[in-house]
Amino acid sequence: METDPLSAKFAALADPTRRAILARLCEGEASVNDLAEPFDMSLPAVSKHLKVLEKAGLISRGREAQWRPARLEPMALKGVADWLEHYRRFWDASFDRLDAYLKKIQKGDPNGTGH
Amino acid sequence: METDPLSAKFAALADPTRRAILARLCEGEASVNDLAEPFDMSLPAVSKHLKVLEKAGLISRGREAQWRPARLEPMALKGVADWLEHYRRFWDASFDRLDAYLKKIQKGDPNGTGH
DNA sequence: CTTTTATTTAACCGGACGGTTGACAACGGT
DNA sequence: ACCGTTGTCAACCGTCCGGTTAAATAAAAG
Repeated sequence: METDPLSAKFAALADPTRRAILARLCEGEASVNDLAEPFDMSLPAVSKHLKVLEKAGLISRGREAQWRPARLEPMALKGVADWLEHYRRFWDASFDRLDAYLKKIQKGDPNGTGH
Repeated sequence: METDPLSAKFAALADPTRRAILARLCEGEASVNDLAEPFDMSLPAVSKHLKVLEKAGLISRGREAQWRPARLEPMALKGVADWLEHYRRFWDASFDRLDAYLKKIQKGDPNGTGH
C-alpha cells in the first residue's frame, strides 16, 4: 500500500466497473446488491471495488441494518480536477492552434502554409 | 491489453513517476536521459514509463539522431478533464453546502442547526 | 571500423490486481 | 429460535505492473 492519495484516486478511476459504479451513485445512495446488478460479476468482486473506491476517498459508506449503502464523495473528484487544471493551458493552446488551422484551410489555404 | 482509452489514461496517471514526467514535459521536449535524471531508477524503467504514457496517448515521441525526445500530447488530458466535468455539479454542490455552513457558524450559530 | 552515446528489448522477480468460490457475520421477519 | 437477506472475509488463481540486470540496436563521432 502506502500510496499517495492522488495515485489512489487515479488508480481507482482506471477501471470501467468502478467508473460505472460512480456514475450509478450520481443518482443517489445504493446498496451493494443494487450496484452489482448491472455487472456479470460476483458480489465479493463488487465489494472489493467499493473498498478500492472508499480507500481512495471517492465514496463513503453508511450502515442501515444489514445494508451498507455507498454514496458519492464528490470533493475527492475535485482533487483530481484540480490536478488536471494545471494542464488546461496546454490543451487550450492545442485547441487554438487546431482552430486557427481549420480557419486557414477554410479560407482557401489547404496546405496551411500561410504563404 | 484491450483496455479502453480512458482506463489507459487513468492508469497511466496513477503513478507519481509518470505524473512527474508529465510535469517535466510541460517545460518542453526532453530525452529519456533528461527525464530519468531526477529519479533513482534505471533507464529501462523510465523507458517503460514512457511507453505506458505513449500508449495512453498522453505523450508522443520523435526521432532526432539517436535521441527519441518525448513531448506532451495535451488533448489526451483534455479527454480526462471532459470525463471529470460530468461530476463538477456534485462537488460544486458540496462546496456550496460547506460554504453555507461556514457562513452560518460565523453568524453565531456554532451548532449549525439554523434554529 | 571501432567506440561512444542513447535507448530499447528480453528475461526475470516479487507484489498488487481483478476475479472466483466457500465459509462466516449481522440483522430483520416470522 | 430459525430462516432468508445482505454483505464481508479468506484463500486461491492467473495476469499485469514496476522494477532489476544483461544484452541488443541505432546512430554519431573518432
